[in-house]
Amino acid sequence: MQVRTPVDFGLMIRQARRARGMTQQELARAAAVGRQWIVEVEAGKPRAEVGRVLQTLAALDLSLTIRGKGIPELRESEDMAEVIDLDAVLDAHRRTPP
Amino acid sequence: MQVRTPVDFGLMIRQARRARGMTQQELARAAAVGRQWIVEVEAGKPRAEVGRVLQTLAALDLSLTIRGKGIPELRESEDMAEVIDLDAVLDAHRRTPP
DNA sequence: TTCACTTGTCGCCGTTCGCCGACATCGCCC
DNA sequence: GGGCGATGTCGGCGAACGGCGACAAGTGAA
Repeated sequence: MQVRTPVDFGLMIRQARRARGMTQQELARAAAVGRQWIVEVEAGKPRAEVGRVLQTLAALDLSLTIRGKGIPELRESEDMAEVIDLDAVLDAHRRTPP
Repeated sequence: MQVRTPVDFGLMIRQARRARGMTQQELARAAAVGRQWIVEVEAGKPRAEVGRVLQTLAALDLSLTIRGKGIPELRESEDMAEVIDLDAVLDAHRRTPP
């Protein structure tokens, strides 16, 4: 999804956190920030620090992509690692008859 | 390109700014921030405010996308507006025989 | 109901922000 | 050489940050 304002960050963080069944406290520990900070960021705080926001996105396993004229599509080795969807693999395994 | 740390933001902002032939001062005015702030952000300042970073990306016409489990691919009306590449249109026009 | 949990909101406090003016380096052109 | 613009760094300033503890409101299960 497109991120244009801090509110978008808040919505996505909250949505991803809930999709993972995490509480604000758990996410705060995982991202090494305070719980109140999570509260404010999910509300769209515009003056939150970028570093902590990126930490939080990483803790939620969310990826951020920047695009536009003058920006290369890929950084070297960015497409190297094969992405493995563990959930899908395990799900397929469970459906395998013994 | 993937953005994982504030340094990535700095690199992309600098790259896009130079690709547009803008000076730090011009970008600062366009993004409504101070010139020193541009200097620090391009150097990868981790505690810069997200709001200003987004303003700067907008001033450079860069788009930010967030992806991951639990995040919808599109927001309603996000794919409504047709994107027109003026450069490409004008380039094609110039190549048109009279 | 009572209890546990989650979320949001206070105040306090040391640290850091971002803007400003000024200055020092650069590289480049005349 | 001298001038000029772009970039980076310094100190000073008011304002806001983010962590902490504490509390209230809301929810759901026992």
